[in-house]
Amino acid sequence: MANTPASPKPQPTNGQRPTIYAIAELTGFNPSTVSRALHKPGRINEQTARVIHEAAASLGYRVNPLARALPTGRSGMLGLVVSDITNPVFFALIRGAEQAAATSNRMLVLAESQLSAELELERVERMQPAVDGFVLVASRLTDEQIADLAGFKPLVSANRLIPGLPSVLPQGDEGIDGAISHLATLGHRSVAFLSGPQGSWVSAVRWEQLLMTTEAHGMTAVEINCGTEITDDTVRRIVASGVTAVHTYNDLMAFALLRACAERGIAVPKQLSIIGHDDSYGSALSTPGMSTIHTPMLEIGRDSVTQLVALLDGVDLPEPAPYTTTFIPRGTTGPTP
Amino acid sequence: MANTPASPKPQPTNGQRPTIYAIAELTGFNPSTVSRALHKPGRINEQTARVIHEAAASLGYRVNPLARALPTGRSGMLGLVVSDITNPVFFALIRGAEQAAATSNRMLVLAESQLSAELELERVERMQPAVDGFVLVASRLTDEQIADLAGFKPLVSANRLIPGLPSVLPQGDEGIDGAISHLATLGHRSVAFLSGPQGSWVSAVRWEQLLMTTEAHGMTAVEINCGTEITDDTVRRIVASGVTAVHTYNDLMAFALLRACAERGIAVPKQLSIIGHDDSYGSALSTPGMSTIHTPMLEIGRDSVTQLVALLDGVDLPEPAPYTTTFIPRGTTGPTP
DNA sequence: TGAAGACTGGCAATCGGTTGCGCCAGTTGC
DNA sequence: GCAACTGGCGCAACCGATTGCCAGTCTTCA
Repeated sequence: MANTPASPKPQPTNGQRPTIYAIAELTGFNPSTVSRALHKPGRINEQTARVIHEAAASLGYRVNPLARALPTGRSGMLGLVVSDITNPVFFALIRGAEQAAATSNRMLVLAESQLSAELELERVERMQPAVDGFVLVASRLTDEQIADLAGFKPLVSANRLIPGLPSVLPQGDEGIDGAISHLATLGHRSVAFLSGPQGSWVSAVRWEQLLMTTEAHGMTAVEINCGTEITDDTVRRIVASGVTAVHTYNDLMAFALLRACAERGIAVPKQLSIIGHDDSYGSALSTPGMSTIHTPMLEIGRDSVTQLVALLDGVDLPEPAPYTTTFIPRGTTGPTP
Repeated sequence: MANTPASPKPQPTNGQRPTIYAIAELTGFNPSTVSRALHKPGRINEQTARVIHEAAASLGYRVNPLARALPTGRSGMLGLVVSDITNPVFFALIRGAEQAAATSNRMLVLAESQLSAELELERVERMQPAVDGFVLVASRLTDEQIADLAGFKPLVSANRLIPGLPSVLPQGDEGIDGAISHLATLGHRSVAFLSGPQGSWVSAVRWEQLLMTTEAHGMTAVEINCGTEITDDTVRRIVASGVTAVHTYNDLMAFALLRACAERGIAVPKQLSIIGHDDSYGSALSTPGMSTIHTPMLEIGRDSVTQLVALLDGVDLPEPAPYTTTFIPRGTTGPTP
């Protein structure tokens, strides 16, 4: 695009949005009447309301959510705090959340905690007075910290179970079950779990599930903690463990492992089978395609916000369908060597 | 995760954040003094300020951005409107924008226009009173509509050039130049351009660049308009055109084309070379790896917000380094049949 | 005919900060 | 010893909407 560069001109911030006072002046009614005509259907005489609506339209009036927020305590904004925007897992979640927010006519405020509990708390506290409630995705905070926060504003936890708080997360072990059965069928007897970041609740849960499932299948399982980085040492430990299959905390790590194997001449799936987690964007595109456990992130994002809105509106929501995970076999799993 | 389901409890919305009035009462100073002590360094006696700061800390005070926004007209929120959150191109951009927003201590309000100009206008107008300014990414609106919007609040356009407005977008044709040179070296003499959505500014620019570059290389070029969908008809038209290489509007379409070719037994790159655009997330993962033109989306997202903030703060920013695109050869380009 | 309601619409307080202006005390200058 | 100045802080208006309360008018029903 061979075009002119960015041009930071002084820019005209002149135009001012009209207020209800402008409409009041124009129509001769009191601002309170204008407010009611615009937002309390039936409260004001039909004809008066029409006049006011027309004036509002002609002036291009938009209600100022900030001004409204002061007396009502409702800003119409919802906070969404994710730990890491880079991670493609969250793309679907964010999209679902945005959809639900738009549906309920609210705005979505996005914040990233960059995988740090401290930063997460800071970001949440900062946005707290501005939003009506929020969704914490895979929070790094302690249960107590979260409970404290929930005392101020409604809060929904996505992808993590917080006792006593609405939590939207995958249930059941269909996914891991499918994965392990699949491995068993292919002759595997031993699996390693590459665990995720230190202190990750989800990682702990996934390891626990893997442990239980492998036990049920009479397979052995080891946890290898590499803190999301795939280093020489990680590969060495995998090889040393003698496992024939690796299940990773998420797809990102599975991709990294796939690459590391390619670099070191380890054939996948001939010599080692790899199973990722989440079926996040791109997992069908790799070579070979990533066998992974699908997690319905879009639905989780959508329903987290829907739950939050229901909470705010005092509406009772039907119990949402459980979010089941499913194993999706692709190219990174094969028979044992 | 075999755990208890979501539990929509009545949730305690009791706790209230303290206000400057609480601090005023606690310390015996006037609220105005508290306000100044907290936000006008030097304006208040040092010792008084310390007392107030301590009281604020002990009470867990957080300034309410909404209340502050009313008299000052500054909410500390920045709007980001993208056309399609699904599109991986924007992942990097959103991330960059969030980073820059966090750096300048502001919050990011995210909205999706779902590829509709009408919806885009609606979303922008709704969020306008709440934000200090915004970034429109690859806007579908007309130049006039955008100019109108810019009259109310500062606005930065990302990935689209709007005359008279700060626009952050890739410049130069290094990318397309590299791609065409690459094709020429491989013996290609004809290229098709699979154009993007109707009315897309970016698509038009990319086609124009392709045209100019192929002319310079003495190659032929045709535009095939398929409206982002790759159908039987699309493939038929590509084959009928007799081209040996296809450049697509973006990577998403390139992936779709790759898949369509695989389904129809067209070998890539043996029979047809494909070049995507943007080097968006996942383009290195496909089979074969996608040859594409890298666009520095993270930097564009980051700098769009930085520009906006500079505009708001009245700061003069040094001209940012141009955002050059680069051709990245991977597996989907090869010698002519 | 009169009283009790329904309808309408205005008044004014309120939300939580910000800020122009002015007062008071203490300091400085001559 | 008095005027001028300055630093520190309080007073009160203001941002734009919402809403409880009240008053006036019109219905309705006994």
